[in-house]
Amino acid sequence: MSNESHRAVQYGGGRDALLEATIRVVARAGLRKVTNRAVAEEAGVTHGLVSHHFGNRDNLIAEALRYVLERSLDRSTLESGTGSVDDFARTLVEMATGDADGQAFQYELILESRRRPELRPLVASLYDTYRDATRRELARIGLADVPGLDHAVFAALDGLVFQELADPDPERMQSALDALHDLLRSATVAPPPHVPARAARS
Amino acid sequence: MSNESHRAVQYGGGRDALLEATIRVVARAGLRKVTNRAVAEEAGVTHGLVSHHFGNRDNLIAEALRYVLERSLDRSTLESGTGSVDDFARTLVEMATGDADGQAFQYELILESRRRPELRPLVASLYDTYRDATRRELARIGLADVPGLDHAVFAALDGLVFQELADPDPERMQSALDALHDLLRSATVAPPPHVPARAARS
DNA sequence: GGTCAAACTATCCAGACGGAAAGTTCTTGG
DNA sequence: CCAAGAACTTTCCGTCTGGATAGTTTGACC
Repeated sequence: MSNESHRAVQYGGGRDALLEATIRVVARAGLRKVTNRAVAEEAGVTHGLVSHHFGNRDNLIAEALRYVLERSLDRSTLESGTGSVDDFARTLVEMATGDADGQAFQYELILESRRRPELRPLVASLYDTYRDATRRELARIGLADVPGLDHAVFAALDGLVFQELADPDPERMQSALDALHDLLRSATVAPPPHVPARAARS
Repeated sequence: MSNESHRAVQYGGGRDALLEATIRVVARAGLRKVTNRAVAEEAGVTHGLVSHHFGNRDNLIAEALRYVLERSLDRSTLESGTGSVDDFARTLVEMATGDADGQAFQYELILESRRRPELRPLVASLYDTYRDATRRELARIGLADVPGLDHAVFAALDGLVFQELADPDPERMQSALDALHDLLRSATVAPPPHVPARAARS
């Protein structure tokens, strides 16, 4: 149609536009500002489309989280694949600084999952994605079998990303990553004392 | 007055009641549910009292964060003081599991500070409290001078507390703390390679 | 060109909201 | 006992909300 160039959203693209708009509104203004009208305006449609596609506001938010999960599985953003702790740390920094909205959205929804059980499987899946990537990187640097290490390292990275969102300080983040890197390097040459004998031999 | 036993809040105690109610409502239902009426009901007063004491909703929330900070400075909950990594980890676990509402409230407000600059000094102060406590514990176990280590360790603890709130799994938390403990013990006997020569000598 | 279903818009309404202002109650001090 | 100020309640109102429903537009298919 000749007025197509005036339309903010291509016909039939309203649903995805609403999901992407939801992510931006959450990141920018928090869950409180996620109203049917605010999201519709951000998406360039009218607020009736929310009811049409999602039924209600809660479903919209849950679908937006699912949408983010699908996109993150496609991208494997956490994993550099080179076996280098430096590269791993660098992809992390890039993730935190390059997609602050996406990260902020995830943290808001993680907290929201405490009060909305239907979000918990999605949050668990999100965390599994990150923990699996952490495990694979640890395996590449020779630390596959240390119990709990994957959880400790992922928690450190998660904590750094969260703090960088809240109170950005790239130097602090870099020095923390350097220290973590050094701890892990120490651990590859002198494994922690309670590694099982079998693992120590191999 | 003979009807005093019927009053939920002692006369003159409305302000503190509203602040404590705000913390509970944030933790339980998120910032979206923090309305003048919801908080007043939780506090056992009427919603006009919010305007009277705080002027507006934003001030109420900021004052609630300040209130939490004052209470946490009084309690130094993160620090065991024994120099034992085990004790440090244990006080952390207790903090995360024993005051889930307080922790949840802090994380919600940390994210909110991204969009409300007036909260940032309060959040920075909160983080300083935690980082100082982490630094002192690291000093007690002989790791005072490793650059960035305090940030890495605090981030790991912060990440663990956050994940425990969102998706409680005490075994995972314990194994992560054990692994972190082992990494730090390794570091006390074989300091990381890039420690400055001066520090290595001393 | 017509039909039909999908996608979307416009309208409506009951209820909740923030906060201001007037009024009431309680406590303290003289 | 009274006055005054602090603390609190009640009332009001414009605005915003969620979501339902009727109506319109678009695109695919025959």
